[in-house]
Amino acid sequence: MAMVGGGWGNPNGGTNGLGEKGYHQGEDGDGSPQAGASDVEGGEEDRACVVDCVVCGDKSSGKHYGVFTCEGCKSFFKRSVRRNLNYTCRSNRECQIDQHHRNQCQYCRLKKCFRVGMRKEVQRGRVPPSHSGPGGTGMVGDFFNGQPVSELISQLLRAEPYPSSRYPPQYNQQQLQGGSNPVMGIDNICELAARLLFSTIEWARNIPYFPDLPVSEQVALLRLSWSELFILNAAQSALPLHTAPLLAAAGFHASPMSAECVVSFMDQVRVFQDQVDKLTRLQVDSAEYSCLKAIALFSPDACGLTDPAHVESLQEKAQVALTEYERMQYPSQPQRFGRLLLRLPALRAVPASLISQLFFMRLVGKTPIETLIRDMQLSGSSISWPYVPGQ
Amino acid sequence: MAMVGGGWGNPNGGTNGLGEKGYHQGEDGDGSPQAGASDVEGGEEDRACVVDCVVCGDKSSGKHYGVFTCEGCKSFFKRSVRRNLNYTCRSNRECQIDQHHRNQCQYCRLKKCFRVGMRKEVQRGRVPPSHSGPGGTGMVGDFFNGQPVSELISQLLRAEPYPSSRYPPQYNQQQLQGGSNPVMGIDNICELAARLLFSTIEWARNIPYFPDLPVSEQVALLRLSWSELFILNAAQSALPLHTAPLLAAAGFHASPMSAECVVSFMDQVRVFQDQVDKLTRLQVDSAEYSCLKAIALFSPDACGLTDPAHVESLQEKAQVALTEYERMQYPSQPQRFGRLLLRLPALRAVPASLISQLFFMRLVGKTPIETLIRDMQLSGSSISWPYVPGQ
DNA sequence: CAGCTCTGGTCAAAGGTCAG
DNA sequence: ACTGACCTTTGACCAGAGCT
Repeated sequence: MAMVGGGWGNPNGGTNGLGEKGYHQGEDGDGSPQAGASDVEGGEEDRACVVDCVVCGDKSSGKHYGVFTCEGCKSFFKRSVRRNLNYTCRSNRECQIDQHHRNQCQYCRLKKCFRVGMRKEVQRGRVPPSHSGPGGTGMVGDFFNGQPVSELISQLLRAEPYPSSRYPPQYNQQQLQGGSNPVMGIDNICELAARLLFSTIEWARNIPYFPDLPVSEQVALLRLSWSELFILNAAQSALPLHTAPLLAAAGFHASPMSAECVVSFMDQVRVFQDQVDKLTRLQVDSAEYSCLKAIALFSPDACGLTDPAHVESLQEKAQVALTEYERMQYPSQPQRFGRLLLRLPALRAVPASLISQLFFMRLVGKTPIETLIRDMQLSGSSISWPYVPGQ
Repeated sequence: MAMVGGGWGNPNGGTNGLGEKGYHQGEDGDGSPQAGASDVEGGEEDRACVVDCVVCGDKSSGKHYGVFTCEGCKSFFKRSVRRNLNYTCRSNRECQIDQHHRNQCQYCRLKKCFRVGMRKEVQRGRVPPSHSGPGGTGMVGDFFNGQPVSELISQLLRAEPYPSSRYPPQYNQQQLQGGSNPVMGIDNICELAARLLFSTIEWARNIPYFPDLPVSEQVALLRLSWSELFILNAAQSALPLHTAPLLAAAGFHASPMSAECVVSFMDQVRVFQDQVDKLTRLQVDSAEYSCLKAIALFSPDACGLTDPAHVESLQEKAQVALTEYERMQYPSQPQRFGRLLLRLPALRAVPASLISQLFFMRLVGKTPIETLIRDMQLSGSSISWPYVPGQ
């Protein structure tokens, strides 16, 4: 446990105060002549000659993402780019951005960030001071206007529901403990699973190309791939899985099985968990999950497709985007792309009926899961709990 | 003008512009900056012997704490050791450390630092250049398995039975005519199929690594993959497939089915044919078929494996060999590798029972196909026709 | 002393947190 | 649920020690 805290478990809690970075910056920086500034800097608070934030005019705290900005614009830009957010302007995309109005319109604020030259090039550590300024074609040799991933991937990521909307964070904590501490009731798990399934459908409705397909095609694709998508989502969002056997046990209560049947059932549960474990161990990142899900969804092998070739071309787009992404992000793991794709046969081999029985039996009872999916797909709004199938 | 200087006490204040980061240390301690810039610009002086950072693969800036590392890993190691920091891994302590992801997990980064031989023993001053560091150098060659990839492929190809040994050439002719000319009797087709299955087993017994596995593992692998291998072989050797419906019809004769059952059966037959068609249309070459078969065979998802990790490493060899091959042979089709791998989920989705019913019902009757396979595997010689299962 | 390698140190700018 | 003040960590670059 220790710190938990956050991304970077801070080892010694409150390092602050810990001398470390001694003062000393001050001692007249020899070198550069015009450094004369430094001696001026006797330590008076008001640094008169500070450059203001080029986005909003607030006091800047130094260069961030290539230009002088304030802490606010820095954080705003970071969040927007990192989560691939896209905003809309309620006005005519000409909102003035200044210190007092910067929060009125996210669209125009982000637009201005880009216009003044903010770039998300990941630049850890100190940056060479010689950098060319703002508007100045920084173009640190990168190709993209804004983002380092392909357009398709960023669209896929944007369709991804924000994790916390899936289920409350404390569930994640539990998972980390790995305990056999079944604080979460079975109903909760089932509801979680339902939410996960729903967010899967929602995701599909929001990714490129899918909504443009005829509904019959959409249904055909989801019918084949929903369970694969569910497993991918379960792994991605760390669905508390130690509870799966629990569920199974609960299932047994509801409808007694022969001993033989129980054994085979538990075997299948293990298969499911194995798949999730393997994905976890691969440390698949969000972009990769998105591509894998798109690849699984756009399967030209689905039954009843009227135009499999088109679906295949969509699958190929996702596949190519992933190839590209791997080359950029994991250049030292040339085998990673293959590893990822080779998870898919195994996913398809997990019977959908198992998933359905494990997580959705209590929810839908005897209603075929396909009906549930179609309902979700058509309704477009969250299902109510408990679920009553539409006529 | 003004610029900077102030608030953030930038020692070399406004050097920007001319300072121009000298690449690499030293040159021109203070002297004329622009001179430095110019010679840097020459840039040619790159020592051929530059070694990459053995921790993360980034460019190294020389030896640090005993091994070649980049500035980042050097600083990270220094801080960690100096302040005696303890990190924790939020995953399973197997995080990949590369240039892009080295900041993802401090625990695993530090672990790798130690593993490659970084030591905090201070090493002042210059060290004789010829001297090789402790534990370190070389040997860190990550996943570049010793043998050249093409070697694996050529071994796989060598294991491939000579096509004509499968079945007489005139059968191929037929297939090419595409006619509805059923010169080939059902018994012939079944015999062909049996021969194909046998050659599949034979192939497995001859490829690298497989024979070295314990027999129980061999059985487990073949039990999962035999039908996938069969389909791949059927496509590769152009088994006359227009006759499959014929066979199905024959099957109906033997044991009458309900109309509903017939429909679903024919559906599955179509699935099988679709798969073969798709492979045919991809124009997979022999090397690719070999790799695909090896990948399908070495599936770490097989049930009952005692050492899935080892099987996975074998699968990975095949996968990497195929990647390599594609890059060399089909450089203009960067999407081809993904296309090929994405045939595998569909193959796994074709029920083995279908293949068994289609092609082997007449051969083995009620004997489980697994028994047939094990017999083939153990006997090592062609089965007799008609087949009588060994007790 | 020149020239080299490796060490420790510096600090702008990246990252993260969490009341408000 | 976003914002941004405040904090920690990173890593490119520098000065300097010690060897040849």
